[in-house]
Amino acid sequence: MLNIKDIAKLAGVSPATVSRVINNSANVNEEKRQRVLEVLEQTGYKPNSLARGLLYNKTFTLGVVVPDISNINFSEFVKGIEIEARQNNYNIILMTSGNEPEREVECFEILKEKRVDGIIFAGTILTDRHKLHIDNSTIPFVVFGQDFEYKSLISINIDNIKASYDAVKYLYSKGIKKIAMITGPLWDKAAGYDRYTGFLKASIENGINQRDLIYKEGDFTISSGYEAMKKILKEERVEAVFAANDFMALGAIKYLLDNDVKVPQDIKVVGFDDNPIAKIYTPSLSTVKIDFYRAGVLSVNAIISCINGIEVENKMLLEYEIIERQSSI
Amino acid sequence: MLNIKDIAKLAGVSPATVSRVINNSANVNEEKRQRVLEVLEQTGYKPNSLARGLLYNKTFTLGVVVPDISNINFSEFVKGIEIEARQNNYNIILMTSGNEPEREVECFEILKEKRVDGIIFAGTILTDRHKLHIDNSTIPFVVFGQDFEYKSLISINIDNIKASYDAVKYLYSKGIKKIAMITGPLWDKAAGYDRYTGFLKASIENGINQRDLIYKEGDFTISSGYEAMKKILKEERVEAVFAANDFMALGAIKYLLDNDVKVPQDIKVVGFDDNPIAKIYTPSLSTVKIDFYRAGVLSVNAIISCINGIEVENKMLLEYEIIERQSSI
DNA sequence: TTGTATGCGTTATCAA
DNA sequence: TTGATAACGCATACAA
Repeated sequence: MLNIKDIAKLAGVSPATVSRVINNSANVNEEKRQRVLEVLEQTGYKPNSLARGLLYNKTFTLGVVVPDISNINFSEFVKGIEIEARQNNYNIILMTSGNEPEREVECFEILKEKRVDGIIFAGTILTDRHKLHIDNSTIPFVVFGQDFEYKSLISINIDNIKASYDAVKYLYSKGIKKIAMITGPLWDKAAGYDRYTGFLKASIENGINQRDLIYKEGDFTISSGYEAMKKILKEERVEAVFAANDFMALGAIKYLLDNDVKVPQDIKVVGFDDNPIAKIYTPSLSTVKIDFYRAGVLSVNAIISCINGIEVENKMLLEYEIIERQSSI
Repeated sequence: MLNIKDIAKLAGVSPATVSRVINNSANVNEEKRQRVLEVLEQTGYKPNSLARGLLYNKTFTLGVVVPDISNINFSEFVKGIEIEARQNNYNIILMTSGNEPEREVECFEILKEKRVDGIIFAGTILTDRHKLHIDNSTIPFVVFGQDFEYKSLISINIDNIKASYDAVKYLYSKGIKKIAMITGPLWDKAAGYDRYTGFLKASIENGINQRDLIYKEGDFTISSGYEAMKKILKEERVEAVFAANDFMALGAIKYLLDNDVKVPQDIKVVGFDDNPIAKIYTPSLSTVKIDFYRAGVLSVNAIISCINGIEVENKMLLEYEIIERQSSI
């Protein structure tokens, strides 16, 4: 591939002059500038960003670590990141961790080698090795989806407790008395425990005794929603079910329909996430909509500010919206 | 951030010795090696990949250009790419084009500046500017999803004609006589025109006159499937519908159910893609399953071979599978 | 076995 | 206005 010296030779000037033309530096003789531009055009020359990066100690590249890019939430998130990053002249190196902590740390190490200017990280846990890495690194970090409360780590979060609380309150406001929940794994603080906590809070506020709370733990899959619904119905006749994500909600609906329970006439169902399926399914699914695309945009803005040494809030909360559809009318 | 000289000083050796230790080069005094390793461990030093890249003219980075990462097909594709690339010590720079040709070319230019070792490109069209870029570039290209038949461009494709032909044949094999198709935009050669061609071929083989062919053009959205189904039913009472993707198939089903036409009893429906929704929907949707994850893996293998100067087939076809579900039983 | 010097491609500094 | 030179961090050829 051609370098700046080749261009200089072809244009009959020095490399410095070529560099000046490329970077729109003043003080270049107009005739020479034209000659250089012509050669640039003809050859399709592109400066080597490695050399530039080495010089400036800056790569205009962000590292992005997500558990699974084929999960619609994360692909929306990454879409927001990529588009916003590009607007700001940055590119992204995408890495997936499969939610394995060791792989996450491995990602950090690779990204450090690649000298990315910042890292956007979506994970579920913060081990000592994570912390060690963040401490030893001068690279700005933005964490999405979990409030790790670690030093001044910048984080962008969903207010899971409040969103879940609002969703349950919405059901109570329809005059329903008996609401069950299908939770995620409770060790997952954000999407598991916090969403359960919101349900707990709303229930207590509506006069339910904590020991009478009806809930089953699922693992965010459709089949776990199906099974949880089965267990709930065996124990008690509820009027509504709130699930910690849409997949489990759909699994629950499937079980209900399979057993001739009408949704929403007999039992109302509300999910969480606003997965594209929620809108399409029959009955369409009421849910809590989180704007992951926007989360991506905010993450990029935060990290770029951070890179440029601009102070930025280190805890940001994402808006959400309760969307009412057929499953809870 | 520390560099190799800093490490050398801390360990009391020369930078060259540190380099030798890092690269497991022979001929290093064991005691010094240990000393260096210790410093490396303590400092968490990582060599600057920009400097290395500059030296070797190699970045171990692949560029990936897809229309839209939030489309499940492409996110599966990218997932396969990322995982397989990592297995081979490569990382990926992900870029999205929104299917806009100018933005695609822009992506190529940026990736050239970043000196990626290869580019994996999923697009729908090959303009002169694309060609110019590919011609002027020494970077290996792998194209996914379209058979552009340009020079010796390596491409990985779905055999859309055959897959579509097989899907329609499958319907005929059930004794059905009147099959309509909802096509994609016919200017899109792969998912539009080719899938139509397969339908045409299978229909003619089953004694249909080409001018009696029933089909409506959609744009791959649910609503266009809904509208197309409406138009088809106005014109003719068909026994089955084949749609060029699952979304349009679901739109068609929605229209049928809304109008008290039973699926599959009255009309059978088959889609294309095996979108996750297909399995979940009621009735679950028969479809043509394409393994996009595998396409990603194949793309990476092809491009890495190419990078290493290993000869590789320049036309590869992806397997597919007709999946029978409730909508066509 | 070890260290010094060189070059990868670019830009900033300085001298002309 | 221009060009020669040094520097970014690394690995290697070569000298010791």
